[in-house]
Amino acid sequence: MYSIGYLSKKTGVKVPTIRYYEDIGLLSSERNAGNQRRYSAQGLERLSFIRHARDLGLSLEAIRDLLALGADPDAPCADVHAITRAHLADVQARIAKLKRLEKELKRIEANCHAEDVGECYVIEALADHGLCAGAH
Amino acid sequence: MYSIGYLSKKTGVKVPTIRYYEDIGLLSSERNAGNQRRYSAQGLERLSFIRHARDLGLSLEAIRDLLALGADPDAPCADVHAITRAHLADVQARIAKLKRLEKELKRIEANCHAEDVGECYVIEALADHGLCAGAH
DNA sequence: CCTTGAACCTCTAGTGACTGGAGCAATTAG
DNA sequence: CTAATTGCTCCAGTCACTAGAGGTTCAAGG
Repeated sequence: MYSIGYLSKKTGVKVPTIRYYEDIGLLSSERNAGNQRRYSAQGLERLSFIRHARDLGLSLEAIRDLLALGADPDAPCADVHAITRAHLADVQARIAKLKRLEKELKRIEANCHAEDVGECYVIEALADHGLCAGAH
Repeated sequence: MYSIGYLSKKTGVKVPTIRYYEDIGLLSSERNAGNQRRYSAQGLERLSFIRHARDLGLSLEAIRDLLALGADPDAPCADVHAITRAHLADVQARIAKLKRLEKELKRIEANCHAEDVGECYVIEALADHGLCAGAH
């Protein structure tokens, strides 16, 4: 049985975060005589799963669903893919949006050749959406 | 003088959000006899500025700084650019990270040819970081 | 002038995913 | 046995809103 600090070291998830995962029902633990959390190898595995899925940007809600699916070997694999594919679409949409922002920020930056705020194109552009090149 | 609802319609910022901006000191307003908010043309302009900067992804903290700079025509334009350039760098970093995620998610998806969760590669990959292609 | 309905007011609490601190209790190493 | 470390619970804060309850004011029509 592992302590919460050991799990933290092994997975890179901070101790308060592990407690938080327990609070919201993602992770469970036993307690020893002194009321301290003790985890099995399965607990460590489960936390690693959560950590990795978080690193990939999945929401805790999505992870909750994945964990439920993972617990049932006969569940259709397609259900898992539905979750990850939806996430992928979301990631792609965010990339697209950020790229538009990047372009617009660069354009605004490049248009300013002033010395002080009085003539700064950045300030003007922010005040007036009409000066924008593309939609955002 | 404009009402809060009018400002909301003109800028696309929701009424509670405008009140929130006032709470945190980004925007101020006068009050009429019945204690309702009344805005000048400057107020409308200021809110448009905030709205546009938010659309470009700037934080309210950054916007607060930009507004302070914008109020002083003799302030160095470079200070404005420092803020927007920092934001641009942040946007670019986020794009890079999301692209790594996109790649990894696609790879994991493509590697699974199973029917049910028992053999699903997605579940395996999430449980074991060692199966990952790149770092994330 | 009166009524109705829309718009407004304040205040509180909730979102997601944590993070940090206070003030204790338990464990572990020497 | 003692000191240092680790653990416990509970509460509050982050960011940028959003929603709801319960009440007030305003503008238009009759």
